[in-house]
Amino acid sequence: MLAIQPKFPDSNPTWLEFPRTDGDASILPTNTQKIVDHDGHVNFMRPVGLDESTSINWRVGVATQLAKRMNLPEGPKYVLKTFPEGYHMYDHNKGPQSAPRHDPYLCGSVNVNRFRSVNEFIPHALWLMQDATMDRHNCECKYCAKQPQRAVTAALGLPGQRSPSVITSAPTRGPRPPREPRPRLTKPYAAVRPAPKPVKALTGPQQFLTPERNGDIMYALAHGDDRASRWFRKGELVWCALAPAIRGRTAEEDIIFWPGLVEEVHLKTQRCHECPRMASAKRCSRFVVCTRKHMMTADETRHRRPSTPRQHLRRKGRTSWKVRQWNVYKMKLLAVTHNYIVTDEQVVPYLAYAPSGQLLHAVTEVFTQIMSEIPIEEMDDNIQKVYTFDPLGPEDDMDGGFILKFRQAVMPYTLAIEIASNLASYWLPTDDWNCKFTITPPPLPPQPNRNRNCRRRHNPNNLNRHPCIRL
DNA sequence: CTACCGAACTGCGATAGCAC
DNA sequence: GTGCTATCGCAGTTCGGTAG
Repeated sequence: MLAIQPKFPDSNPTWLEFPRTDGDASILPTNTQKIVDHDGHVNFMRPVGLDESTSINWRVGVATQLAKRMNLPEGPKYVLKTFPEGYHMYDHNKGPQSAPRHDPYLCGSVNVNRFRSVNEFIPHALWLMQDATMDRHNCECKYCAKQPQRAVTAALGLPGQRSPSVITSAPTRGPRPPREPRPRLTKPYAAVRPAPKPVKALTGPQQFLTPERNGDIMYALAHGDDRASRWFRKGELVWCALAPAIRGRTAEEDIIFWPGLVEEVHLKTQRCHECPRMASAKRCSRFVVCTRKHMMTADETRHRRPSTPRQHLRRKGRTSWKVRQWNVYKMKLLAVTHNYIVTDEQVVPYLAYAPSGQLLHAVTEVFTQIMSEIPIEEMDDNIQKVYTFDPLGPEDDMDGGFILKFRQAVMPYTLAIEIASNLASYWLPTDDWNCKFTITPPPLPPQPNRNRNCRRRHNPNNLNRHPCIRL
């Protein structure tokens, strides 16, 4: 203990001292003189004494949390004796001289420019207290860890609420001037409600579509190749086909689709090779995954030396493989904690499907039955079971196991449909977007008989080949 | 005594400006 | 372009005064 103790309102506090510091007094602010400019404004850093209210708030707030995290015995009132060596607290005064804005800052750290609040400083103080290596990577403060303060506060369980001021020995602000007594209202009284603040308009995306994506779509449309198109966006609400479906009493009561949100989209690419054996036997449109073995010529087969794709291309003059692409969606199934990986064929737009009347009737029936059986006090526990249900989990081996699974599915399915229907009110297929493209007509085959009347057959599939389509 | 009001206080995110 | 700093602004909380 020092011979001269810092002033503190509590009669017998337990002082905490920092065993080390990352402070350096030479970097403290120098604009500490109050200078009033020609507009009557000030802008200076007023040094705050250890016994001022702001300083005491910090010393108590930090020390309390340090004591808790360092497992010090409960009971005593812990207070920082001083800030770390080289640190000092300042009150930034800015604005009109009569009523400047006050921002308290703890300055002096060589690692952090300044701390603006108790919660900002607590993790750094803990690091100074505990980490003898002084390795900054071990510090969890927002500046060293480069995290938002909210994340730090939540991770460390710091007090989120603003604490009221402790007893002040030297208030940073003067006492409030007594208020003017309110004038007595003479009836009748008519109040005018102030106009509500205008609602802030949400800013939408600045770019509807990347040029690359636009180019891909143009190419796919022009070449009639829509297989690689991605039909669903991240975050979009869709129905996922369950494989296998959750069986009900009849086929009409099967739960075939479960609502979900597209969490991730991955483009899968596979090189496919036109199998020479298939091609020679019969012209076949099937392609198989290209392996080195498939790329062997007859000569190579004898000598067992496969050619590289480049050599193969050079020899043949053209590629004998194709690239197949498709999308894989990672779906977040609603109302349950499970994710589900599906391909394009297993996803249906939300507006393209609705559960049948029979299914909804069966679900309602079972739901009502379940709700009547569960005691109210067990409902919270039951909700936990809802989240953990796996729509793709196996049926029970026992007789009628599928009925048991259907029964387990009813509550999460009901919840999922409810969530989906709420989400659907915010659902939008796409932003307004004009799609314009030009199709180069393929060269006409030689006409065997020019005199024959050529009548164009109407093909509804060609409707979307119109050179200007608004999607 | 209680409800209400509004100023003061507090914490922290957002952002402009600057240096590199 | 990126990262840092200084500053601003907003929202939530606290607290003292007043009316009923």
